[in-house]
Parts: sequence; C-alpha cells; structure tokens
Amino acid sequence: MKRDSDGRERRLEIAPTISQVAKVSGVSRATVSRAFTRPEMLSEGTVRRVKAVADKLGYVPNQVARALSTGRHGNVALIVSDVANPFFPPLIRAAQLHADRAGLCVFLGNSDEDPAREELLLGRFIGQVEGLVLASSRLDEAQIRIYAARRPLVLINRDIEGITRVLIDTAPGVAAAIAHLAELGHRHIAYVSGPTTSWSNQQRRNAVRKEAAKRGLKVIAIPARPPSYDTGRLAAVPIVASGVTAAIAFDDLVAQGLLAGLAALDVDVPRSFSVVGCDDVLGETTYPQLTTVSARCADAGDVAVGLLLSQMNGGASGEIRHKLNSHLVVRASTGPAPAKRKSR
Amino acid sequence: MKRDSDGRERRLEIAPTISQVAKVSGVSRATVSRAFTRPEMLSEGTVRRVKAVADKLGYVPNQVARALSTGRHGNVALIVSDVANPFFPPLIRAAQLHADRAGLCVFLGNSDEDPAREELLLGRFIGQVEGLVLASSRLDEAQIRIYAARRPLVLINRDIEGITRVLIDTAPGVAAAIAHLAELGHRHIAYVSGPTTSWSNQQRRNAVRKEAAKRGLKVIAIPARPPSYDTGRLAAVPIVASGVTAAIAFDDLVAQGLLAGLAALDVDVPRSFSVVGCDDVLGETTYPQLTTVSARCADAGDVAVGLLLSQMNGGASGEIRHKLNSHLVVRASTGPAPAKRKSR
DNA sequence: GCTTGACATGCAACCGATTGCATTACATCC
DNA sequence: GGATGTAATGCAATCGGTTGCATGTCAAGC
Repeated sequence: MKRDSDGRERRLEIAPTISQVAKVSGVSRATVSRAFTRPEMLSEGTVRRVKAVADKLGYVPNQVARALSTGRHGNVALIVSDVANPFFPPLIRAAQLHADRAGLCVFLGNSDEDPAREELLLGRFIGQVEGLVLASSRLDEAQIRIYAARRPLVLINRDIEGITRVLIDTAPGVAAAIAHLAELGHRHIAYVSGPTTSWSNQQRRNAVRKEAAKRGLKVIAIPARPPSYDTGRLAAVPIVASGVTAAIAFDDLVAQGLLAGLAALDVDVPRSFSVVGCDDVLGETTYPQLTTVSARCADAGDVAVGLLLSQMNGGASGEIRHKLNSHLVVRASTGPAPAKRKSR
Repeated sequence: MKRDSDGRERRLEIAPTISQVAKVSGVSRATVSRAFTRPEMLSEGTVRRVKAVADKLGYVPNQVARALSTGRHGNVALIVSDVANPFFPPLIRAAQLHADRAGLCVFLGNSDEDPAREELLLGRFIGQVEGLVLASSRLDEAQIRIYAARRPLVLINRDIEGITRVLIDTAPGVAAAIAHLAELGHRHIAYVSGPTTSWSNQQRRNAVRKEAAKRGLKVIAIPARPPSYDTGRLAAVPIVASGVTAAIAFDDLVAQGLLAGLAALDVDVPRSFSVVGCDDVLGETTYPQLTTVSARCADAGDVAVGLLLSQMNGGASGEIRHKLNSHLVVRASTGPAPAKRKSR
C-alpha cells in the first residue's frame, strides 16, 4: 500500500498509530490500547504517561481498525423517504440527538420514495452500521425481513409483525377530525390520499372511512401523489368539482397546497370550505392557520432510536409495537358547513 | 473475541467471510478479493465461479475490513447547524444525491448552532470519513483549519481563505431587494438580523447597509436570534414601533414569522408594510406569498459535494471560492410605501 | 527444443487496533 | 522462607480484507 500517494493520509501529517505511541512511551501496543479502552487495568502512572505521549503526538484511536477487531463502530443508519418533506426534519433531528447522546454517529439516507434506491442505500449501509431505522419504508416486507435478520432494525410508520416498530397512530386524531367536521355540519367530505404503499396513508384512509360511516358522512377519495404542496394544490379543482364541503388531507403539505389551490379558485377557507391537515409539522405557519392532526413526529425519531439502542444492547427481543397517539388541533381552517353548498 | 456473544453478529447467521468463499470455490482469498475489486486481472471463468459461490453463500465484502486495508471507505460527513431549518433539507437532499451517485455514504451531523456540539461531532466523524462538508459552521477559524489539514473539507457559507468554500452570494439579491423597496417609495427600513457568527448574516447586513446608503435609505437593525419563526414573530413589535415601512429579514423563516407577527398586530401586508425574505425556501407557501431573495440552496449542497469529491481524488488543491449568485423574486409581500407612515 | 513473455493465481505481509492467555514482580500469609 | 495470590504488563493471534511479489502454465517466436 502506498499511503502517501493514495487518498487516505496524503494530508500534511499522517496520523500516528498505536505502535508509535507504544514505542515513544516505552510500553507495548496492548498497553496503549488499554490506556484508552480499559484504563482501570493499568497503573495510574502508566495511563497518565501513555496519554501524555498520545496527546503530544496527536494520536487518536483509529475507529476503523477498532471496528474491525471489536465488531462495533458505533454507527447507525436512518433512512427516510424524503428529507425535504417537513415531516422528516424534526424526526431526523430528534433521532440524531438521541443517537448523539449515546455516542453514535448516524448515516442518513434519502430514498426519494423509490424502493430500488432505498435498497441500494441499505446495501451500502448494512456493512458498516450496528443498527438501522427505516422511516416510512417503501420496501416490500420480505426485503425488510432480510435486513432485520442481519441487524437490529426499527421501523417507523410501517407495521410488520415481529419487527420492532414505532407507529404514529393518527386514527384517534383523524376520528376526532371527522367528528369535528360532522359537528360543524359537513355531510360530504373528501380524503386527499397519499402514497398507496404508505402505511400512514392506509391507516388514515381507513380511519376516515370508518368514522365517516359511523356518522353517516359520505366520503370520496382524491389522490395527491406524490404528496406535496403542488399535488395538493392541483387537487383543489377536482375537490371543488366534487361538491364536498370539507377535505382532510394525507399530510400538512398537501393540505397547505390545497389551501393555495382553493384560494386560487376563490374558495374562501374556512367560510365556504374546511381543510384539515395531518402531522402538525407546519405549526401555525399556514394561512389560514391549519386545523390538523398532531402527530408528535419528533417523538417517533427519539423513540425509534431508543428502541434500536436497547435492541443493539441485546435487550428486549420480544415483539415491540410502540404506538404514539395523536389528537386534533383546531385552528382556523375549519368552520361550519356552508348552507348553500350542503350536498344530499 | 467472542463473536457470538457480543454485539456484532449475534443475529441469526454470521456473515460469510472471504475465506469461506475461497475455500468453497477452491481458490485463494486473494483471488476472491480480486474477483470483486479487479476482475479484469482474473480469467472470466474464475470470476464467474467465485461470484456464483459468493452469491450462494450471501457473501458481501466487509466494508470495515476493506477500509482498514485500503484507507478508503467511501464515507463523507455533512454537518449542518439545524436540520429543521427549511434552508437545509434541500441542501442536504442535493448533497446526498450527489454523494450517492459517487457511491458514497453520508453521515449527517446536526450542531444545533452550538460550536461545542459541532466539534464533538467533528471529532466523532473525522476518523471514519474521507471528507467533510460544513454548512454554516459556527466553529472558529483555527478549529476549522485543523480539521481541514487532516481531511479534505469544504465549507458552505463560511469564508475562510485557503479552504475550499461555496458561498451563496446573496448580496446582489439583497441589493435588488433594497432597490425594489426604494422604487416602491420606502425610505426607512429594518434589517431583521440573524446569528452574529453567521457569515450569511454578515454578508446580508453589509449588503443592506451598502445599498441603502447608496440610495439614501435609513436602515435600522432588529435582531431575531436564533433565527426562527418565533423570533421573527416577536420582532414584529419593535419593528412596527420603530416606524419603518418595510423589513428585510435574515431568512425566509424569520420573514414568515414576521408576517404572522404583523398580522397579529393588524398590520396589513403589503398595503401598509412590506416584507422581504431570504433564501426562497418557502416558495409560495406563505401568506401573502413572500417576496424573497432566491438563493439556490440546493445547488450549494450539490456543488459542495462535487468540490469535495475532486479534492478527495487529489484534484484541484488551489484556492477555490465558488460563488452562487442570487436574484430577487417579487411575490406578494411587498408593495408601495404607505403615504401616511412615510418617515422623515 | 528452448527461451521469452503474458496471463492467471497464490503466498504472505500488512492495515491498526483488541484481547485471551501468559509472564513477571511483588506483597501476603502461614 | 516458600507457597500463594494479585496487580501490571507483554506476547501473539485475530478481525476481514488488499496487494506487491513470486510462481506456475502455456503459447508464440527463433
């Protein structure tokens, strides 16, 4: 190997190794190693001496070498379907924070909603991480099981039996939203649906249907795929055409787009149309402020990493299905159903 | 080492190694290695045979071991000051994408605007990456230089001589914004400032001052720290009290908060007050739609990784200071200065 | 028929740590 | 004073690959 001409250490000084520290401080490499990893095995004096030399030389243990011999490198991976979707940044941040506190480094992967891409990333990560968190995975179940067999793995918003998962249970919040709309007199509403393969979407759609049926509301589904501001905006036209008086959107982003689309059609929200979002990631930043199902997505990241950690440490291998509940936050995008438009 | 009882491979099957593949296919380990890394050195038949065996056994080269012997592991790190700030997700996504295409894995770090935390992360990453991108670093120059000496490093929105950097040059856009406001008749404006240590903030503040001076506008500075929706909202009070007729905010988030704060004070935008944002990351999602300085932040991530790559491959070690320019996007949050409030 | 060289493969050292198992030195106890 | 125990340290194998160099084979060239 030609260390000087290849990529690794061609910067100024090449990093000192354990051997150099050993030679300079007159002890064996084993001792140097122990000075860092198990100082209680060594005499106080030796530890101090070795560390002093290490300091002077600027020695830092090589993580890669350490990983090879111990099989632990303190890395985990987090794969999300779209970094740019406002649902994820808080989740990423919380996951990151938790991992940090545990001294772990986190690889971030962005699948862009593409299963093939997700698998590619997984393949690259799997060899160099001790655990994985897959948020809103679009992979099929069999694939996920294969990876889960190789490494501790935690899913977010994906419900696969036998694999540790944290689910943001938006059903109660969605049900509350339907109830809220029903009380306001809406009889005919739309569900603006997200990705077919998304567990969250299925869950929300089902919750809408079930609660609506219970209350005798009619509901139609209008797609916004992929879920985004733009597809939400475009959905305004068919929604208005359908004659419904309220819509509940797959997520806040879609709801925000819908708000814009409605404004463009001169439909006044909430006077003549009501909109409910989901996730509560936009806070009060929309206009009008969005009534939405609050989903504590940051907690999901935090909890997922927590579960991953305990799994990595050999704990709790039993079936874990952690549910995070939700509730409705009423703001300004919902109001009484307009008398004239009431359908049926 | 007790592989079975520690963390590494306690999952079902322990991963097959190069030796096992070698034994089964009746060749040496070197040959197996070459079948994967330099197949052109081997006969076609051998490659096929080895790969078939590897496939059957489910062998995948161990990245860590490979990294130890070659000194390359294909990892890079990206550290940002706040994942949840909408400025970063597009940048992260673009950086990610570029790295992906180059077959690299990316570690993501979130410093939360805290230099100490940033340094901690850096320390954890440095040993296991081939290169670093620091976006909006809050570290002091000396520290950065130390890390830059150890690994290829690219800065985003930080201007340190001798270190490769990509700068989003918002000066032209900001100047255009001032000109725009001046033309609309505003004579007295506020700059809602961001983090003192931020290069972007300094640059924007200076651009505002310079251009305002040139056009004879009076400008005051009102802080919003840390920059966020909330601090922006809170800044509305002092801003209104100061008697200015327009404000240009450090970033879009602050501008959006300001918009909300103004609405709460019953100040009509743009009729009686004009607001300009910076970064153009909120697109048209604010109400009223934000006039802002468009900064192509995604490109910054893309370009930074590109430069990092070429640096990692030994190329172009000269001084690189890549500027990304900006322009003003006029939407609906700016309008003519109100006659009655005109100051001076 | 023997040299020559190209091609395919194997040998073994090496990357930089960790760690089970000696070994050594010294204090303790009978 | 010798057996015994304990604390501190060293030896050497190992993790799973990569790679410079040596070796072997076979066909072409003279």
